[in-house]
Amino acid sequence: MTALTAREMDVMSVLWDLGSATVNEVSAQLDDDLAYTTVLTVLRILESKGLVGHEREGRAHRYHPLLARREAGRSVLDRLREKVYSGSTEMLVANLVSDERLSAKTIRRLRKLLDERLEKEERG
Amino acid sequence: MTALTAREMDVMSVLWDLGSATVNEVSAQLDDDLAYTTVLTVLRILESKGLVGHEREGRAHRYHPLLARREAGRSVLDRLREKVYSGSTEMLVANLVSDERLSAKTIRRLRKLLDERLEKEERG
DNA sequence: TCATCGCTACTAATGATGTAGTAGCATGAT
DNA sequence: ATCATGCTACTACATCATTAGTAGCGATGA
Repeated sequence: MTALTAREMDVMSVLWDLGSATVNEVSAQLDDDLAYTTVLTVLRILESKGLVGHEREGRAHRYHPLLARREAGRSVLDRLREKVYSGSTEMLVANLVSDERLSAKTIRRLRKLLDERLEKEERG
Repeated sequence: MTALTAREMDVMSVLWDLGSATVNEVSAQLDDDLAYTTVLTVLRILESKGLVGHEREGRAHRYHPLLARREAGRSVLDRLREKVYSGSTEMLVANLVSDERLSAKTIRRLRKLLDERLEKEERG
């Protein structure tokens, strides 16, 4: 179970984007202006959950994600599909593409993605 | 802001599926075996957030969702795309379709969805 | 009418989350 | 070697989430 809270997700997001980061680097990237110790506390909680790790770097600690984007995304999507869309991937995607202000270009790329997946399906 | 907690989402899920429900009906649908009062409390919280409403039905109360699936899904997807997929819908969909055990049929339907959306885009 | 039973209203406790302060250690500069 | 400064460790506290108990009201059946 990988249920991230809102703030935890904010922090993970920074780590995913940067690859790894010190407390100050995370702080700088966050939208809200939190105290250093606050960010540190969140990182500690994430570490206690086994979702990030850290190693010394000079006098600071450098944190890095142990949970991949994929995994995090998957767990949220699974739950979303199950609870909100009654288990239907189609309803989910329908909602995604109909609500969004997606450019034609993006839609074409999404379609290409599906085509590739379809080929793989037919071969394998 | 429509941030549903895990349990709140469980309950909303039942309401979406049933259309409306009494406390006992919700209880019966939930996977976990919670006390009647626990379910009632969650419904109250949801009501205080303006996400469900209720009317009398005999001696019981019948609750119904005021927040639509669409809205709820949208808010989760927005946040997911933003925080986990760095704002990329493509990465999100890629993750969605690659991880899932989707049938060829489903993939074709999803593609059709995109085609329709594309037509709408071109027409205006 | 009176008792019973189901349902709600109120109350509560516990644990997690979110935010931050203070003290103290280590490192780099002088 | 000493001092300043930056980081962490420890502590704290308010709020929210989650779960549930008890009391009381109202309807229904005897």
